[in-house]
Amino acid sequence: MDITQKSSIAQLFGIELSRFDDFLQIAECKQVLKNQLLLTDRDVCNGFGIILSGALRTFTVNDAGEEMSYLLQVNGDFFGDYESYITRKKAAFNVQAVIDSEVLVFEKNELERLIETDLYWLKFAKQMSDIAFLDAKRRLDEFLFHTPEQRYLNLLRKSPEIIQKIPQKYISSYLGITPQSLSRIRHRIKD
Amino acid sequence: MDITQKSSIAQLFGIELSRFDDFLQIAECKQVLKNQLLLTDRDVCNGFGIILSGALRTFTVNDAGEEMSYLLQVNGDFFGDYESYITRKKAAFNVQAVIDSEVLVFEKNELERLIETDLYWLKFAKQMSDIAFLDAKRRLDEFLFHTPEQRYLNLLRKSPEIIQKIPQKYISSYLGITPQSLSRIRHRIKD
DNA sequence: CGTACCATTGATCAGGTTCAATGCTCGTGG
DNA sequence: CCACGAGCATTGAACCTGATCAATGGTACG
Repeated sequence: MDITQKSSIAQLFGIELSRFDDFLQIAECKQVLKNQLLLTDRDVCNGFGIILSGALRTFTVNDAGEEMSYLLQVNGDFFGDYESYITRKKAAFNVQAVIDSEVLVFEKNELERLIETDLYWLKFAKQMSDIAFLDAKRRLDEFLFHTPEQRYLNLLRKSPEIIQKIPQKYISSYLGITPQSLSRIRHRIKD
Repeated sequence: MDITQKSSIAQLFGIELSRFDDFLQIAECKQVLKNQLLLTDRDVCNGFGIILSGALRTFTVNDAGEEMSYLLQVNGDFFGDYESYITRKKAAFNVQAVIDSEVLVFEKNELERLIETDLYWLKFAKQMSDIAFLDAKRRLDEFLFHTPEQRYLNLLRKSPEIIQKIPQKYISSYLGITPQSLSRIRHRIKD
């Protein structure tokens, strides 16, 4: 992990670079292979992670056994089930590597220990929460104010990396539509 | 403001009751009349509030001049544009009293002063963020996993207070549908 | 080479939207 | 005190978009 990556993560969490090594002591770098699960909906989400490279998807399985993408994540995004993390209830989501990926993970109780030694680290926790909020809000805005076609175009514009790395079947449910509709949208906008 | 209300707000924010009077020093109790605005989309959201009684709506005005409800809030809920609050950008929403209401409000810079004197108050800030996240997430889940009819039934079940206090025209856009569709849904489920 | 999985395409269906007309209710002024 | 008007809720008809069911194509991998 190089200094550029370090400082961009420190900045993401509003933490001074000089302090950041304290965090790295409780964090662990992990290589995950394609299809490997990082969290399942049988567990409580006891930790969180940041993607250093690769791509993940966060999904639920409904009663009919169909998978629905909740989030698609690439470089710099962070992952986990934040609701489960704060409420300590069973996770609603599974997180899986879509391609081989590298992630930086930490345990909740380690962060809590850090906070006990110095309340400064509450900043980190608050920033996590702010990011989780902004992610959820932006996604909600997409559903409230845009049609499926606009949502696809926005994704295309804002996260071309996701379109490239992640197969269509995962993208369609992320957009809240069926694979067939996504295929038709793509056909439609080709003109 | 009685002790019951105090302790329920303290609990909501994860703050010890013994500490809570420090917060009340920076907070102010306000009476607002029906239709009065508490925040407009011309301002930055520099403070936040908690509803003690009454009902508010948080809405946007689109290019066509139509109002769209983003949130409907009643007792115990808190209000403001949290994205504007953390980013210090202009608010995207207006907040208006639907009926005469009583609210407890505080200024962002006052809370920041409190945090400077004691990092303990970061807990409060984090809890605000967690609540904002959970609100946005629950709302997003409604759109991802439920039909308009199910969304209405969920609202009916979880917040009958909203249905009672707030007119239908505000509820329909909150559910992401037109007033006509809401009327038809209501007709449909009467059977 | 064959199979399995995914993307595409076609036909039909369902529900929400739109445009328009009618009812209903509450507040205001004559 | 009543009459009127404004705004909201309801209802009807036509339409549109995405869902569903079904079939076909294409491609990667054993």
